Amino acid sequence: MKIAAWNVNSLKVRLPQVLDWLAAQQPDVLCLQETKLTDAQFPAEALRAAGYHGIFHGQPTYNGVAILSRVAPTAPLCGWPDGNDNQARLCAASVGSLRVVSVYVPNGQSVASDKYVYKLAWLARLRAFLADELLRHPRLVLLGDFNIAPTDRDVYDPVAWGEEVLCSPAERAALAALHELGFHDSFRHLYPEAQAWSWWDYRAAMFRRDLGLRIDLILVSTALVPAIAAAGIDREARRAERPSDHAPVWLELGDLP
DNA sequence: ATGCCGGCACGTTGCCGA
Repeated sequence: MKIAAWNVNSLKVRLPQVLDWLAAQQPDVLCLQETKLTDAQFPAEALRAAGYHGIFHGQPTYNGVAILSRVAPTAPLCGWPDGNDNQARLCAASVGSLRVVSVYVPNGQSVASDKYVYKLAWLARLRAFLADELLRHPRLVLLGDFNIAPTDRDVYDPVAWGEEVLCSPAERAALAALHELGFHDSFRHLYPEAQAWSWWDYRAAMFRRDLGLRIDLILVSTALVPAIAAAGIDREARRAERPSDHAPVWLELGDLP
């Protein structure tokens, strides 16, 4: 079972790359962030032709999340369950015995901005949602663009970044609160010491210089930890012509009893 | 120096991203 997440920074622009990646990597599930498409614009037919069902939740211009799956997903959730959903950043679905939650956590802009306050409130809301979701779905995968570098090890220059947005103590505490629910960072589980990035700024030749952050994560619930078999980040996708600024992150799960 | 790059929108510049 291979499950992946990719912030594509416009699915309209990146659809050919997504189709190529699906064909080459054959994931069972691919969660997309920043589709920047309305539901009416979502390329469901092209993805279906490639062998994938889709759950999608979008809006004009900004945000937008989706779950692509080889087997038909069930029990879809598009946006927060209470329906109060101004920004399309959350969707979920069941795939086989797994519950998959795809998130595009707000960026926060800077620690002094209203957007940062919104980000922390959004993360608190996510925690409450997940606490409830876990009651019904103990085998839960939570993945996507978290817009948080979990530790200094996930930052190319921790001194320069300091306590700026993506690295601030309050954001990391919000992520730690998810770990307290029983979520585990699958990449870190396999590679406690590794330094690897999932995002490189388009500017200042950051990819060429390999200066980035690891902010795209695949967290698994405690029940799934024994199934963690392999994980990685596909840097090759970031090398493409006209790439997203994020690389796909992926996780291979073995069979569970 | 707060821009660099890139996507988007009733576009020719401003906004947002991270």
